[in-house]
Amino acid sequence: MEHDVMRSRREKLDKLRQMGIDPFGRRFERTHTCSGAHDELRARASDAGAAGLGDTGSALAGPEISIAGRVVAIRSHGKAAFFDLADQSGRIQVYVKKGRVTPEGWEVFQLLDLGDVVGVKGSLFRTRTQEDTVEAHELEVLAKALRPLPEKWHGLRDVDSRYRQRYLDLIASPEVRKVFEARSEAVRAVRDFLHGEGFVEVETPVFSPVAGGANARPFVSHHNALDMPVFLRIATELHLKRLVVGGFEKVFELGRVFRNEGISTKHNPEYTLLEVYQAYADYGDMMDLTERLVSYVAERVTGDARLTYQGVSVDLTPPWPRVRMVDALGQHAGLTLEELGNDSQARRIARGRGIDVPDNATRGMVLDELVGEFVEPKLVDPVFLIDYPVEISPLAKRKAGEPGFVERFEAFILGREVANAFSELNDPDDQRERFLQQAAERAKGNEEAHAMDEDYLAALEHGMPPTGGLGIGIDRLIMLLTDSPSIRDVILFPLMRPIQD
RNA sequence: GGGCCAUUAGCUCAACUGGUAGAGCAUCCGACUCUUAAUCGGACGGUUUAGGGUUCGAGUCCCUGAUGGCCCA
Repeated sequence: MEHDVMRSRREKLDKLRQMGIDPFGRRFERTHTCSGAHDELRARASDAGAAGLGDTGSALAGPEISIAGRVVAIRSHGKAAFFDLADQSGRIQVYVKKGRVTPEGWEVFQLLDLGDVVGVKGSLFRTRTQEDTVEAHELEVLAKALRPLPEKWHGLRDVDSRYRQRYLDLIASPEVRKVFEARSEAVRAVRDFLHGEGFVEVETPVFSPVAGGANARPFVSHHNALDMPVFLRIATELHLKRLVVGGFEKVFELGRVFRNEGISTKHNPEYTLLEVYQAYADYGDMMDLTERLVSYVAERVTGDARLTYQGVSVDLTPPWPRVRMVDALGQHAGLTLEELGNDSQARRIARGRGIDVPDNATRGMVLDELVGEFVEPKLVDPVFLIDYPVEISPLAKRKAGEPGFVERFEAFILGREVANAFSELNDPDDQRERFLQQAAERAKGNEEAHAMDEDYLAALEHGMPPTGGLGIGIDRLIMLLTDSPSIRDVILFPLMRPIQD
């Protein structure tokens, strides 16, 4: 049983303590990382030149080095042994030989288990088989592992355990860390890009009395001292636009948002949303910004503005085509706006094509459904679908001369929405009407309809400059950049149900 | 929320139409002073996800629950 493994490790822990050794050590000064040690050895070898590498390394002699890391493999040979040490930079082999290491170090080695974190001081050499190696002269335990590592060859395969015990996933599969390093680089690239464009990064509240800025159900909590319900934000939009009213002309937030909805390969209840607002701009400016931002980030992360996801390659180099969503529907489904006619006729056409739409769906809602079904999956190369129905865009500015539509776009890559943006609605009276329409929606049972927000309306009544706004789901973008099939592969600790019996 | 699938030793996986639950790695003991998935000899390790049912007999068939995956909403 598991207990056997753990018991034996506990026994070794006790033995170490009996020897006066603390199995959970303290600060350890490293002169090299594992890959740094490889570099050092390579440098010494080239210095040694023709002096020869054939012997066990006298030509490579140099100052002692110290390294530290986790023991990931042990090959014991009686009075000598090799083990592999892994740190963040990579791995290197350590040679322990009785008589060459301190007596205490030899004892410590006898009590060593896979998974222990150790510090090693010793000299660099190459083995007969030319393997870079550190010959240990001193060996100390920095952290004894009381639980076993996952299987060394197959690693941790069980998806459930990988998400629940991400640390084991990271130990067993170094390429997992690569994904999250890429994520870090992507986020950094986003910031660099926007700072370079003169945007200011801000932080707005996670808790608020009203959750707005998107159509989604919020999480609800309660503040004890104020004795009031609070909602976790579903977007940062309304606070950021308040800042535009206040005079921030170029702002952005990389914020965690929370949506109380189902979990899938594309949905996690909390995720990172980038929102960008630029005063005196419109959705056309946001398209320019989007294509430059996304291609810049891709290039920073992957070294290439081209992208291969699950075997399909696309080129993100700007400019991306801009297609009216109704034209795209005509192109991919052979349907024109005129054919959709009024609300009821539109519903009939949708149902005739196998799309289930609610009885109170308007033509605009049906249009969005049809585009989602027949158009979006076909949008492989980057493209902007522009000019969306007003009913599904309560925060966007109406398009001049086209009453049912707003200046909004969504950007698609490989059939996935990667950006959503519009010219922001800055007419407070129109905004109030939109909210009232949403309230009516909500009254009909649509729990995702936008909430009324009087405080936001008051801000708009003070005058918000015409503004372009943009939202990009960072997690989904990272999925594309890291070729990850599930959003859970780019979230370190995705939400899981606790295990219970 | 619905459908399908999965869950077997610490880990990775076997076990044909119902017939004594196995292997590799890990662990423990022994051998071994240049190995690298080290090797060799031996040992330990199981409430087969949980509970119930059918049966002479259930990892296998049926029902219910748990957790996860995929597809759909």
